[in-house]
Amino acid sequence: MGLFKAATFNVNSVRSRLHIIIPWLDRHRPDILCMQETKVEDRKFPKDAFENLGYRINAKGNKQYNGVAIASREEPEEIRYGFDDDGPADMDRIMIAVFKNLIVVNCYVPQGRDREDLQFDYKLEWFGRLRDHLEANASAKEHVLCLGDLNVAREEIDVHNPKRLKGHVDFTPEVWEKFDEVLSWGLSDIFRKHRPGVPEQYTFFDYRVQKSVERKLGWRVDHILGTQSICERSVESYIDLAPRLAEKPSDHTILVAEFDF
DNA sequence: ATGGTAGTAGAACTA
Repeated sequence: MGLFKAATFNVNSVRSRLHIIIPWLDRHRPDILCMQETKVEDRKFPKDAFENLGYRINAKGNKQYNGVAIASREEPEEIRYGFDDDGPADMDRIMIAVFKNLIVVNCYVPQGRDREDLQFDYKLEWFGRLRDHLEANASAKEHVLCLGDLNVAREEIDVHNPKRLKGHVDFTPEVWEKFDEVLSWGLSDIFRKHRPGVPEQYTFFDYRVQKSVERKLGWRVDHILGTQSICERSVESYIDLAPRLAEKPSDHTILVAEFDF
């Protein structure tokens, strides 16, 4: 199979980000690009721009919020949107793409708003549902990538000011506990395998903070997690800050992992 | 300090 490159990007509207996404794809040629917060109805998804570069698009979204999509060079054998438990399906937050030798789980985890908000409880439940969904749709013995905007920074080095930010919905023990339950299904953080202990490696920078990238005022909340068999085959993982430094950026940037199968 | 910005909207909500 050779070198395989996977990327994840919370685009914050795919239509408003084409000027960044399309040139990036053309230059980096990942095998898959998982997107979150596409903020577009399926019939209005700008598929042509991707197809012109030789990518297939599978996507589910709606007008204003959420939305997930996978651009891939190979057409997946199967696509499954949403959960199939008793809760809300959240088809615009989670999708699974089954490839020949790989299962890709693209997630946009609920942010949670505030620890006092019902949305925060929903977020905590969501991690449990994700774990059940992994269990039902994959085996930890397979090549599985679970990636996306997971809305959790797991370690102190994953946020710029851990003392002040502790208690934020993306950086708080209740979330860490639930996130760890997902990891314990059989996933590990592929980025950290390649950058152990390295601080100031962020994938999200708030629009409201001036010069946030230059001042390193970010968060590492986007992740590429993998099962043991695929982690063993990962050869590199990095955060590309260029998309966040471009004109009209998303507030997130692109995380990449490379594998040698 | 309780802002600050951006997207989708075409007012307020989400992040």
